[in-house]
Amino acid sequence: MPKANIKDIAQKAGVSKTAVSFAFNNPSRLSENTVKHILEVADEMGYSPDPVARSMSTGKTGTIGLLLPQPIPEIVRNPFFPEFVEGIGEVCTHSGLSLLLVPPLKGSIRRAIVNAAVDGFLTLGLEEYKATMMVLRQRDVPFVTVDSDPIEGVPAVNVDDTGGAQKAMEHLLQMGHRQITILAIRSGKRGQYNEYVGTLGARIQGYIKALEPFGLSIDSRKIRLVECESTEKGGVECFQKIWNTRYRPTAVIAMSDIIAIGVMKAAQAEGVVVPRDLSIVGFDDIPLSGLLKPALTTISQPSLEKGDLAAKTLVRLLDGLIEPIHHCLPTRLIKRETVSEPLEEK
Amino acid sequence: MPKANIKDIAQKAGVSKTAVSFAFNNPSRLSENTVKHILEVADEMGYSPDPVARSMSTGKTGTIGLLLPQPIPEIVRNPFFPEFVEGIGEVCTHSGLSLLLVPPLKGSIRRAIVNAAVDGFLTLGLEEYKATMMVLRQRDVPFVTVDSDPIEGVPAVNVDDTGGAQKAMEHLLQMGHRQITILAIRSGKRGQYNEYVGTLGARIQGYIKALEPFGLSIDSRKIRLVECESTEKGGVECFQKIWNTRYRPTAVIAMSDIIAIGVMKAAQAEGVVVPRDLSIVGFDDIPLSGLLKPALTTISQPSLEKGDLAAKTLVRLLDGLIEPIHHCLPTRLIKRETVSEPLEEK
DNA sequence: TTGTACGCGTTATCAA
DNA sequence: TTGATAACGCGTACAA
Repeated sequence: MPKANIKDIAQKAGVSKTAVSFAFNNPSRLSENTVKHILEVADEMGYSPDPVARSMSTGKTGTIGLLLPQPIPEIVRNPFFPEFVEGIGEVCTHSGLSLLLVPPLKGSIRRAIVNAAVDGFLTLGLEEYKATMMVLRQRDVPFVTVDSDPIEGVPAVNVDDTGGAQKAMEHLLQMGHRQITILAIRSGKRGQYNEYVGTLGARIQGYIKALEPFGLSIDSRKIRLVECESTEKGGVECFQKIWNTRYRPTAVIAMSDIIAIGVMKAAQAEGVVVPRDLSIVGFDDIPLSGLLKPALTTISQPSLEKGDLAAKTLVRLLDGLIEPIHHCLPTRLIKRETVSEPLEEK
Repeated sequence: MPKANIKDIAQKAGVSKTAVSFAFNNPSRLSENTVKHILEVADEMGYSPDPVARSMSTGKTGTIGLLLPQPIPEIVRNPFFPEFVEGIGEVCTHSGLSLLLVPPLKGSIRRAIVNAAVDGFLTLGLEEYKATMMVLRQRDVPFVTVDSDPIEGVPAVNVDDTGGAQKAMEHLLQMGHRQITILAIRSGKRGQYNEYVGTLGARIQGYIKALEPFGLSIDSRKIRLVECESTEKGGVECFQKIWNTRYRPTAVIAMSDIIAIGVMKAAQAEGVVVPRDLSIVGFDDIPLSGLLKPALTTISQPSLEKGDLAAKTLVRLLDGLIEPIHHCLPTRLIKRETVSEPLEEK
């Protein structure tokens, strides 16, 4: 037998569909006895309102979507993802919402967007943000972007990537480093850093800003930019590339901690002493970074607050409130043990 | 203006609703020209089918739910959660599914179940599994349980918790330990270990099995059981409790790595040398455990495979296939550096 | 308390 | 072969 629906209950209980609906959602409009009777019948027949049909009528799903730029497995491997979701989760708890992880569908973010039954979206670090935002607009559902270049009129939550990157680079420069390799997260732009967008672009800007007063630029001979997959393995591979070269750097500045960690491990495996022979600074301050020996000097960003603020903003949007548009959370330099003065000036 | 619906497109394009629907879902039933025309009009008006209405008709949502026993923030703080979700995510990628995180709604798992618009559920470590499964059955949606006591006729994925716990305890016993404190994850059962269910219960069984041949039991004087919040802080607090007691143990066996890590840190802070003064063994083998100094001896469980297998099983269920019911994945002892022989036999 | 219209798209059936 | 008509799924809002 197919599952019971509202009509079945109404019949069995000898009342109307409306009465059954009220018994569940607005009991005060019915007499106590009727409610009790209806709920008994419903329970007996194992009935509860179909969530999809309900959403159809109410126009609400009780769900917010987290739009991901990559498949779920790749995303959850990001060490800062749990904290970010924790922040979102706090808002979900308070507001009684579920969280839908929305990866690209058959490779298409667009398809994913139009298919997701959600009341609103959070987007995370979208690359093709312009096209994607068009689709989101069409979909006519509130959304707030996280880690994307802010767009006029679209609520956004970002961290001060530029400032963080600048602080990291300044720290290296102030310690006396001049031969520095930047390890950028691989982007498909093949090192054309002026084409970087979003988080990458913002960080590059920060590096440039810091270099300027020292009369340096990314195009100087002493500064190099290498693209690197944002994994430990990527870092390991990059170390090989940069160490056996004529312009061996005295310091490496990575766009993510996980890259920095890969570099450090590879260096140590080769007998290179960090920071004496090579200074390293990362970005993100993932939980692991503080536990390493030596502990990683890095830029911390408030992932949890980022998730929390983004979700709060979305919830307010859902409630029809107009929101101050662009939020920017601070980053800060965490000086630990992987940066020292360079061994010798060249 | 409200968003366009299928009727608007049909009118504008001078065709029927049916044609519009076919243009999206079954283009081969229409002439190429018609399809092209309809899609143009749709694009122009920013139309795409409403996912909720679509689910209503098709009876599918394209979403599977992960039913959580606790609010999202608490769950994602679990160090093994990312790996578990990674496993699920792989299946999602292949099958074009989204993943809905379904925490209790206003404190009620039942409410969460009946409200979630999903094609099927994965449940994770449910405590009140009996009541919950009744609700799931009523909801008439396929589901597979993970980390719950297997129930007749319900597909389940588990790991060999009992075997793992047994191996951990045997290792300690074989090394010569006889004064052992078991740090159980707090359960609300206040130490009544015979009432433990699910993962906890299974692990306790393993400890008991290992103790028996040595003529020991949890009720022996030398063996103690202490309940502990499964956080690093919980471990720290427990160390205080167990160290300043008459029956100071020579070894601690924790039901989670994170507890073990807390104990280890607290011990080291007090100048207690691990493993010389105190041996420690954990459970889970979270990524951090291998990186500590000393590295934690523990039981590894295949979290990723667990998620993968559970999701695969659910997908087959969704496809109407009948499944072999109970899966049990192996656990294994990872001998590292936190277990040695006890200093002195008492 | 109830009857009825409604929301939106899909699909079986039917007509050209 | 191409397209239209109409029924359907399920619960909610509103007038009666």
